[in-house]
Amino acid sequence: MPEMPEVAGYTKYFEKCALGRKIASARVRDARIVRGLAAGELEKELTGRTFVATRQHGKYLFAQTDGGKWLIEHFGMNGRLWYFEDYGEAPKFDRFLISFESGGALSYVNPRMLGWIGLTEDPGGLIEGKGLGPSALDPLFDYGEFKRIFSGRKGEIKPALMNQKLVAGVGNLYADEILFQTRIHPEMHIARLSEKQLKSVFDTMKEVLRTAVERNGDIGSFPQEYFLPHRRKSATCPACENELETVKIAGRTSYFCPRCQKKEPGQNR
DNA sequence: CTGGTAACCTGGCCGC
DNA sequence: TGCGGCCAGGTTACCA
Repeated sequence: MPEMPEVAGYTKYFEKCALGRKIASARVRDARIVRGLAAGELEKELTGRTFVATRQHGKYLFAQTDGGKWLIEHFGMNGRLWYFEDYGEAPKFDRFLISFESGGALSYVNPRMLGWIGLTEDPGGLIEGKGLGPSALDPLFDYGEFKRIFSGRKGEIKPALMNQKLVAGVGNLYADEILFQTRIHPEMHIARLSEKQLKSVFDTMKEVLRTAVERNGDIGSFPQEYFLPHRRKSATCPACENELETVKIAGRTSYFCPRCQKKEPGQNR
């Protein structure tokens, strides 16, 4: 599930149910999910601590304890958080469980085991080390910087939009939404985009992600003129009713409208 | 530098 | 009901 809007939702969720609460126990249910340190060390580091702050960068969630260190959570393709008070509500695929002294527990759920958790003293250092680009909705991330990152770059627009080293937070689904709204074919080469189109990609990215965050990533509640509610096999374009097509780009399925989204410059509406 | 591919994992769904 | 095959909203090592 998680692209940037979902992780924004998880961050709020984390704050609501974990911030300011003392950790009674932390249990790693599947050691493969932990990266960079032993599962036992992570458990020990968190037990008895209290969460004091959160931070989000792209698809990463960080949560700081009063010990100073930050818990890292990356959700992969299917990860999510689930808070419960009654053990009867414990979720399936619970990989990491934090129980609070005052009752209740927060589960890091991850069916496919893609994604990971860890610990760092410095989220900024981790972001830099991974070479992540600016977080997509960061207010300081403006068009000037976006243009600097994209102009002069070769290759197709869609893989670039999904490249976390350029911009952190956009994944396969939201890239499709952004390119549909800007009427740009996913295989369009960056070098062939006009300045106006590039600006439009940036503005649309911000607008789409803001809208998605507001609606907690719930695609069903998106405006009907949006692409994602229609993004499925044999569906039709919300703008022109043409049947949608798919193409594999960078190993992922891209949905697009062959009539609204053209590959050649000057053919876009 | 850029992109294609496969691999990492596991579950859900479709068709036979 | 069972099984094979395919797909899945991410990342990353490796190759061309």
